Amino acid sequence: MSIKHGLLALLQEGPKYGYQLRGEFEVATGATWPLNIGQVYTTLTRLERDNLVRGDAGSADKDGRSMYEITDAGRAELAKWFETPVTRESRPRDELAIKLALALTVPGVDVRAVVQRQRMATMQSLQELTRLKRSSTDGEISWQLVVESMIFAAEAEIRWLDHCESMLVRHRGTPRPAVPQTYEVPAGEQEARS
Amino acid sequence: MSIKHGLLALLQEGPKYGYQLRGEFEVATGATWPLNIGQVYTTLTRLERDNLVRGDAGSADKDGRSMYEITDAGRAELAKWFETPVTRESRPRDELAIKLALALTVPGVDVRAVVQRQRMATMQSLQELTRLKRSSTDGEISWQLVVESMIFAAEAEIRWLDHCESMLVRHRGTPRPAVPQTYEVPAGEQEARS
DNA sequence: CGACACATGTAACACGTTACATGATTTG
DNA sequence: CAAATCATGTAACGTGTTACATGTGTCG
Repeated sequence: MSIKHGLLALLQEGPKYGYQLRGEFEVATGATWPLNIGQVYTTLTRLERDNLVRGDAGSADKDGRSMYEITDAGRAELAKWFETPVTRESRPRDELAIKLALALTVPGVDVRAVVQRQRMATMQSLQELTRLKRSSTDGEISWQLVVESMIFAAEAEIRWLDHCESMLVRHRGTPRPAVPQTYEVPAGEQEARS
Repeated sequence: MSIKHGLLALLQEGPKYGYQLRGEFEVATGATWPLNIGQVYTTLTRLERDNLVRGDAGSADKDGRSMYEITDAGRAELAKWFETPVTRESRPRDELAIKLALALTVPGVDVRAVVQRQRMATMQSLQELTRLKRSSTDGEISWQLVVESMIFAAEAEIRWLDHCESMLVRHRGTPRPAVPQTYEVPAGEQEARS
């Protein structure tokens, strides 16, 4: 849904061709998620199939590049996209949350180690993001906001991981099915638990 | 990748059948993302195709339910999952960030309105999440941590939206650079409404 | 010339998701 | 009995993603 609408948005400025779309998309979003050129074409094909864009309507430009043009239906779809907020439900499942939840649920997983490895990794990418942000004072504003959205998310994730750890400490030995904790399970110690 | 590994994790406790997996998955993650039963079976089929689980190896249980069992390869894959942190790159594109970036990039979009609508929606889901968290003091701990991960994320999102708005104010009036060079811009077609 | 970037596409796959078909069992 | 729930699956679709085929143009 992101790329699809992103391309639509760019096409609202006027007809464009494949590589141009990739270029402008990456300028806008900061190449943070590099966009494979092949995907631009597959997405354009699907948009055309759904009548949201028209390919080669006025035919190719003078250099023979195929131009794509947004349709009225496309404009409507795009307007709807901008009008409708992104909801929790529309988001993909958070893999990290699931991983932690299941690490807590099934026996034989060193949850502390998972949390700590993750915190390490997240802190490192936070550092890289900060460096990235710093190295771009003048650049496009949209660029910068995208990086900052990741920074905010990474910070929140670290806070959450800390919170998880403190919950873990509080939880040690309290209820539930005695996960053999702290270190590697000695082989063959997994009691069947019911 | 989340569901796939989630099911693998549950299967490490021992052979289970479809509905059982859905139930335990939702107990662990809090039914925050309801898991369609059909998806359990499609995922199991694909896991079996990849030799990560074995279906009906010891054949069905006494009540005729088909049991699935994790294989050694599955256990290895699962261990790898728990060992490897979730990286920024492995995450899906953030639709909200893209939306904002493109709202800033293309003309004719009321960015302030987009931000404000989103803040409103996020605040509301934050409220619901808080209520949800409160109404579950005793429940499974993993349950609660998942809800809290969403709360942390929502809070970060609101902070980011505020940040965006203040950036907008600071940026207002600054002419947009950008816009391509390679191609002749078709006579002003972009209507500001939409 | 040969390497490389530009340019357009197609094929195929992974994952998530839903809708449907089918039957057994439970329960009001 | 009828409806609901449990239970297992299949088919098909949407989006994202990569690998490949193919050709043009440019430049050292």
